Amino acid sequence: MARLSDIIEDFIKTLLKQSEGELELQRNELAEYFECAPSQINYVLATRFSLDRGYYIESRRGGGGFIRIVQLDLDKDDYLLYLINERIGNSISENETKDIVTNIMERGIITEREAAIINTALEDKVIAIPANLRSIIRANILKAMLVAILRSRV
Amino acid sequence: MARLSDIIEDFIKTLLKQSEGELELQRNELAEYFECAPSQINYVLATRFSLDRGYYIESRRGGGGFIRIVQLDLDKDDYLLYLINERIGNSISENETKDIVTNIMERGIITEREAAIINTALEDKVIAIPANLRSIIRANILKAMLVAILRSRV
DNA sequence: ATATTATGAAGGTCAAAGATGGTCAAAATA
DNA sequence: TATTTTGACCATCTTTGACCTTCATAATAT
Repeated sequence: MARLSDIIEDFIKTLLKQSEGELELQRNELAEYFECAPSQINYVLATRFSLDRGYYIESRRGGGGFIRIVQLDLDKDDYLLYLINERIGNSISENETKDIVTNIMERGIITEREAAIINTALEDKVIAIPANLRSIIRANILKAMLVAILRSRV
Repeated sequence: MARLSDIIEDFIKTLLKQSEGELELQRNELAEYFECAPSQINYVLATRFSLDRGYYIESRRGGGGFIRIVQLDLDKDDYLLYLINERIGNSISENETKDIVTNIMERGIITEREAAIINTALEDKVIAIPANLRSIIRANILKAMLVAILRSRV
């Protein structure tokens, strides 16, 4: 018997195809449909619709809440994807960051102003926390910003 | 399952557009129209028409009472300076941040993509450090980015 | 005529209830 | 052992209702 998680994964992917890469769903509704625990939906999203696999998840709680799944526009040799999934890793310095940001600006991927915004945000003096933690948080933020750029390109 | 609050928000925004940014309404009348508790109108005003989102509310009780909603229109540079020097302070939440950033986008101070970059960078899940410290770092980063925007607007 | 006191007509506040989704670790299964 | 499934408990946003405050005006007292 096929795993439920795989079935849910396929189900969501079918819906995504029908809706051109962007989809909103209700966690409880889906869980009820598949007669599983609501948290299993989170499990499927975490394991099958991760950033590594090219998906982006947003959600909102409370009345009228939802989960939105966005399929990123993936091009296998996309430089941004390489940066997000390989180059940056979980820790990066201010200087490395500036090199990368300057580079994608020169490639015409971001504007000069966007580069300025990103660079300023990631300066050591701005992220005023202990150095070891800082490099980790900087990597997080940089990757998140690059994902935002990926998304807004579609 | 659209939220009633969102529907009321849209309704008010439509009225605001028709009346050039200033509008007077009766709380009970509106509540009756949408068949909801009058206090829900207050909820919508508090969450969707806050100062951070660029609106100002005045009201009067008693016979002939009213609620006046004014869409603020300030000088761009002045507003950025106000945000940097007064509003943000040394600590700010994710939601407040999003309200402010969305607001300056709607005012045309930043592009939609810049707003997406800034908002994503400042999400709780991205700045993965203890909550109290996180709000402080978020304020730092946001102010730094706004300064970058001010500087690049020459 | 003037001052004072109801009365009714607004709007305001706050906390509880309802509606979602999130997390984490234990249990089950492959 | 690694992955999947489940469930208890948590966080967040929305909706509702009971109770409070303010204002204009009509009624009443001086």
